[in-house]
Amino acid sequence: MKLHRITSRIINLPEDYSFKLTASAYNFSWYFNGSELIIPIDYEELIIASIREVDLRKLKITLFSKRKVNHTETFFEEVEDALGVNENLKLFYDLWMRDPLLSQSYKSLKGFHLRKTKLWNALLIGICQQNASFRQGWNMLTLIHKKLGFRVEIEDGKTTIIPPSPEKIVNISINELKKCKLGYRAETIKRCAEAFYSNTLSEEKLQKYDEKDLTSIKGIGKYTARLALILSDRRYELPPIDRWLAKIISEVYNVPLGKAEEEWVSRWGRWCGLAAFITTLALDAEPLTQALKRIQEGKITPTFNENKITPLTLWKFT
DNA sequence: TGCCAGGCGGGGT
DNA sequence: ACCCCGCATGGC
Repeated sequence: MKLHRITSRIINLPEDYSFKLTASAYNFSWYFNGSELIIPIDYEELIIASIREVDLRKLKITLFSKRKVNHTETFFEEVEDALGVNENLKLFYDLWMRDPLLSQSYKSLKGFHLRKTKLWNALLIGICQQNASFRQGWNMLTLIHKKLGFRVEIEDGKTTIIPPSPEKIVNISINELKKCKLGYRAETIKRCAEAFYSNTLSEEKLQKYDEKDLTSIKGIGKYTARLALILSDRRYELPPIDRWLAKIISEVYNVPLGKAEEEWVSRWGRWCGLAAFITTLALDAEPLTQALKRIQEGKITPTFNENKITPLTLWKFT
C-alpha cells in the first residue's frame, strides 16, 4: 500500500518542548530515525503523520493518506494532541525538580512529553510488559509489528508499519500469535482483540474508558489497565505500580512494599503516571536488580549510551 | 542450568 | 483483604 502526501503545516513549539526526547522514547525505527517522526493517526483510513523539526521552536507536520482527505483540520489537531505540544507541565516540574528519586533526571529529560498512542496499541504494549523485562517485552511488540503489522509505503520508498488490527488478531490462530514469543500473553491479546472487534471497546473518542472497563477482560489487571490509559489518554493521575516500581519506591522512600502505591500517590498526586513513566527513562528501564544498584550509586539519569538498548535508544536497534 | 523478569487470576486462608 | 502458586518465554 502506497500513501500520498495530502498537506503540510508548520506549528510553533512552546518553551521546554524537546522534539528529540519526545520522539525517541519507547519508539521503533519504523516510527523514528533520528530526525523524522511517524505517527499513525488513523489505522483504518491510513492517515499517517510525518513530523520534522524545522528549527528549535518549529515543527513541520505532513499528512499522508491513500486518497484525498477533506477535513484535515481534525487530523492536525490529533497530531498536536499526540505530540503533547499543548500540555502544561509546570506544576509537574515543580515536583520533579525537588523529588529525591527523579530530580537528578530533570535537567536531561525536561522537555520530554509522552506521545499518545491508540488504546489498542497501548494495550498491546502493556500486555507485552507483563511479567517480563523491558527488553523481553519490547522484543515481543517488535515481533507483533514485524510479523503481523501492516506495511505501508510513504511516497519516496520509506516504509512504516501499522500495528495489526484487532480484526487481524481475531482471525489468526493462537499458534500464529505465539510466534511473537508471547507465551501465555497471546491468550490475553486474543481476548483483547475480540473485545475491540465486537465493539465492547472501540477507539471512539466520545467514550471515556476507565480501569474497570479494561480489567473486565481476562488477563488485563490493574497495572496493564492503568498503563494503557496513561499511554492512550495521558491519565497521569493513575499510579501504574508494578513490582519493579513498588520495590524502588519502598527502597527510596523507606516504606513497606504494601504502602508503595500510597506513597507514590501522596508524592505525585495527579502526576503519578507521568512520574512512573519518567522513572523508567531515568533508569534506562534496567531490570530491578540493576535499577536498585543504579539508585545506590546515584546514577538516576539516562546514560544515552550509543551501544545500550534503553527506552530512549530503542529506535536505533529495531 | 535454573531462575529471574514492569502481572494475572484462581484458590486458599 | 490478604497470601501463594502456576503460568510461557528469553536471557543470563
